[in-house]
Amino acid sequence: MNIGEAAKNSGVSAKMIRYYEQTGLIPSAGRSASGYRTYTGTDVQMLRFIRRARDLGFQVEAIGELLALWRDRSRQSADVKRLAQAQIAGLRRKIIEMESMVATLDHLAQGCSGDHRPDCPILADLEGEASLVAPACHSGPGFNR
Amino acid sequence: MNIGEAAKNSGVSAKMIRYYEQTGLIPSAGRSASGYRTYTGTDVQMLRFIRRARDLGFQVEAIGELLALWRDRSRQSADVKRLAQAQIAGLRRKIIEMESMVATLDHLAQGCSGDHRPDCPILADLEGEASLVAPACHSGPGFNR
DNA sequence: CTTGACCTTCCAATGATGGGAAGGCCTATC
DNA sequence: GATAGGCCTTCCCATCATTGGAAGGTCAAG
Repeated sequence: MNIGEAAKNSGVSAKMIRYYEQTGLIPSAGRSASGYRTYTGTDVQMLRFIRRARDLGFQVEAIGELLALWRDRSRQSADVKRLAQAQIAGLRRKIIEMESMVATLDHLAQGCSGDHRPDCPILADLEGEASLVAPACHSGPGFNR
Repeated sequence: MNIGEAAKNSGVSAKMIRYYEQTGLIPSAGRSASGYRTYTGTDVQMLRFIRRARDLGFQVEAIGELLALWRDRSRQSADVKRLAQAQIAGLRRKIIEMESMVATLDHLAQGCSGDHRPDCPILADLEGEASLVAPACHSGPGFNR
């Protein structure tokens, strides 16, 4: 099948298939007499593998390692698990980071009247009121820092 | 002060300061007789504003809007709040996406023996076993392919 | 034979950032 | 005054994954 059909069947765009070939993530596809790339069912399976891995947030470099393990019949599942766990750890790290942003923003937004008046604790905070993530909402005369 | 000192005082790299100027996020800095950019305390405050906004995950485009509101003394805090809430919503969306990835990966990794044997539910899933988040671990007649 | 859908390669842009080269400026020390 | 080295300038390139487009070749149907 041609690249367009392979794209449709795998969920990977033709552009990306060519890119993956160019960067060596996948081997060069066969070519028809007229120069068209040709793909087999196995090729499509590999592309689907890539797409699923991408959907799980793996970077292309990690996908290369996953593909190598996939092809290696004498692989050790421990190696696969390690990659998965590294991915989990990376995702969790980013999630925590973003949750902290959300907490800060939410706190600031709640303090913002959100009306026609110009006064706004969000801008005040960005301006450098110091407090990064006010520890708690103890109303007291506290003052962070 | 020169760009290096402004960078140190604001936490924004000199490279990025030039970039922000070039893209119009910040106005062109003054220049010394010899062509060096010069910065005032107000400029540094603006740079710090940008850095804090970046730390909260705002994209540069949104920071431009925040800066405009910051400078507009007749702004309405509702506009600022809207931007903050859009940012919160975007972050939450990404968090949910990543949490779903973590859930899938965690489930798969837990089903993986992680030893010297090659059999691995993670690879099996990527290969296209269909189940996105397999409901349960019915041991099944193993063997992939 | 023409049309339109497909394929090819090549180049460029995205967003935010870093790296580096080539050259000019500034200041301190000799 | 000369020199060193630290700062500044501009310009170009790279990242990462992806998309877009242009220019041109191929294929299948009408």
